[in-house]
Amino acid sequence: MNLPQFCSTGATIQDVAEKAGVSKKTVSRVINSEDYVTEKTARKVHDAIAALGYVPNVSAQRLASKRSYVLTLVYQAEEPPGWLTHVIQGIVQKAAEHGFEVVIHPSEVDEAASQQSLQALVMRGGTDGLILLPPFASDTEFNQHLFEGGMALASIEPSNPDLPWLVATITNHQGALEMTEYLLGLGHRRIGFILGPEAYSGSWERLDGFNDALKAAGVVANKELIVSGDYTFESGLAQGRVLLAVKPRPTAIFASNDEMAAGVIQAAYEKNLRVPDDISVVGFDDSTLACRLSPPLTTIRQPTIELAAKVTEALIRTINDDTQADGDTRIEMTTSLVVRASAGKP
Amino acid sequence: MNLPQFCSTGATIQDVAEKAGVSKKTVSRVINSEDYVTEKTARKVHDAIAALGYVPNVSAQRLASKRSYVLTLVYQAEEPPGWLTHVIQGIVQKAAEHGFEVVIHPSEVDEAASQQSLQALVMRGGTDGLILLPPFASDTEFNQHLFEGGMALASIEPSNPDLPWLVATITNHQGALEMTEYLLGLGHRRIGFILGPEAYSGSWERLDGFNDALKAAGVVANKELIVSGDYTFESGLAQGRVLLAVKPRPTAIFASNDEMAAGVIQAAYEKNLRVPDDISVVGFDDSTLACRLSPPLTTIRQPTIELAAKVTEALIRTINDDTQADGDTRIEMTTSLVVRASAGKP
DNA sequence: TTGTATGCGTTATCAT
DNA sequence: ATGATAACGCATACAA
Repeated sequence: MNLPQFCSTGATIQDVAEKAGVSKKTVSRVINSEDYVTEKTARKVHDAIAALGYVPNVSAQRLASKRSYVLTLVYQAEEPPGWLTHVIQGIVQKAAEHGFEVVIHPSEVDEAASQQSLQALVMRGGTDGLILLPPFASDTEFNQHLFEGGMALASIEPSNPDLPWLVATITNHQGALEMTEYLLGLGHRRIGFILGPEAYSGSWERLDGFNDALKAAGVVANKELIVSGDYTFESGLAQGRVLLAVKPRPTAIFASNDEMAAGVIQAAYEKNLRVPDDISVVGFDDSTLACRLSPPLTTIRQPTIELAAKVTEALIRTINDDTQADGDTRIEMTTSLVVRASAGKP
Repeated sequence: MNLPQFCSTGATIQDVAEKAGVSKKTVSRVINSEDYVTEKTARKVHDAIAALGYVPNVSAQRLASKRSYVLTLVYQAEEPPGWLTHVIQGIVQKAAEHGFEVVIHPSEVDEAASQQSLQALVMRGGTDGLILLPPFASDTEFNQHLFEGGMALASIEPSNPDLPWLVATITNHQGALEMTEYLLGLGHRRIGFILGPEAYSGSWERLDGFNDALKAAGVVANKELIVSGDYTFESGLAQGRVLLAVKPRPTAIFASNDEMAAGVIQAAYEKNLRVPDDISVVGFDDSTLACRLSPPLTTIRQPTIELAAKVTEALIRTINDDTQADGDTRIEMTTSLVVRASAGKP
């Protein structure tokens, strides 16, 4: 299976140059649409390219230009699939626009092998930029090392947004605030809250938004109604059971992401409680899961695709510019409330 | 940001050769662990590599070897996220084992741009093999063209499994048969069925399995209870509403994938019908969605990760062998029934 | 067992 | 505006 030109004709830039009666460099100029080429010459070259069915060899381009035109996405395999695919969609879309390929790199947090293979990829010049998802998005020694070495980095929703490289986040506080106000507006006063992973600053921002809304409404927060999850369905199920056992039972539960909200709904189902008649349940993210649940989940929409697209564009700009990202290394996208059917009056 | 050796020391094979006092070729031999190298020489080389922090440049390797060490996954963005991420997981796992990177290529079916960018990738020597998901996995002119050109191809669950290249499928017929027998065993006689896309042979295999089980049990299939969906949640919701309106109402609904089953559950919810007390609902795939639904979905498990891993391994073998895939170009994985809580006695 | 010379298909430099 | 020539960093054939 060593047929390099299985579909391409195998013509090289040299062939084109000869056919067009110009030098290789001139062909190269035309390909890369550089300046200083007569229209007439350009036409000759284009004709030759068409006649020969010439396609530039990407490996040669990469070697000569010292760039890979590859962006690598680093994430953990357990990431919620809906969110992940949206991230991928946004990245690939922008990457394609700029002639970049996207390489996928699911890693295991503790497994040295995957970290090592990433390092290998990076060190071998296999990628021009890294897009990091939690938990890899944070301020690790490895990332610092890469950044100082000049690698272009972008973190999406890092555990701590205070990084020297490109960071994309959403308005966690505002989103949680808005959702809580909505619940309050419905008449709820005893609202349970399930926290995300404690290592993520975004988890705390969401909790703060929740608490601030309560405070503004003069509602006393009940410590018993705030429990810790970790963004997984399982933790939502477990903590949902806990919250539903509290007496008197909360009238609403705000799970700080959709996966956990699905868990809460299941916990309610187990207890034969109707959502939203007996208990209101809301989430955060507006993942693909949200509208597939019954009832469809009221949640906070996170513009994931757009966010990913924006970061990618910024990252590519960083890569193309010789200048270090000066100025806007922070991207923040605003969330919005999506009212579906999982929350009602108490 | 043009620092090629941001982390690598920028040492080349030449530097290593000089430091070790050997030729470039010898270093190359050591790197690629070829035969005929004295242990002593190898040690010298390894020392030099370590001292210099040398890492082979991947672009140079690719250019010289005329191979990209890249596998490209072609799929449509709307693919169910759970299934897709599992496919990716399986592919990346095996790819990494063999030193291959995985490039992602979400395409729009009708959009010429994405097809073109794929063709470009392929023609420029940017990939050694293609893994095709529906609807791209089928017998298109483009794929034929690639195959005849010598490109290594693998299709996962193609619409028609009768392809000259590597094909991976699951036991659709057997799975649907088993599920129907389970439903029958529970006592159901009026069972609704929601068909997948009519263009997919897998859809018909599942329907055949369903019908064969009914026939074997001596149950007369009711035409009214068989409706057409397209594997999307929305179609499941729509056809679920249709089936639930049939008089007398079916006691169970077999949606031929989990997404559609989620739609049926929502349709039941809308009508205030309890699952499984009032109506049993089952799916097919055992996607990540299945256990997040309430009640957790009884379904047919499809070993997606293993399937993807197997195809990938076979594909890489095809790429590495100079021989065309002789013999096993077909991989079939067996499904299994997963009993959860969405089906009960009628 | 090791080395030499050459090729891979571009881009980059510096002339002209 | 265009071209000759040298990188780019490794692999490969063939010698030794």
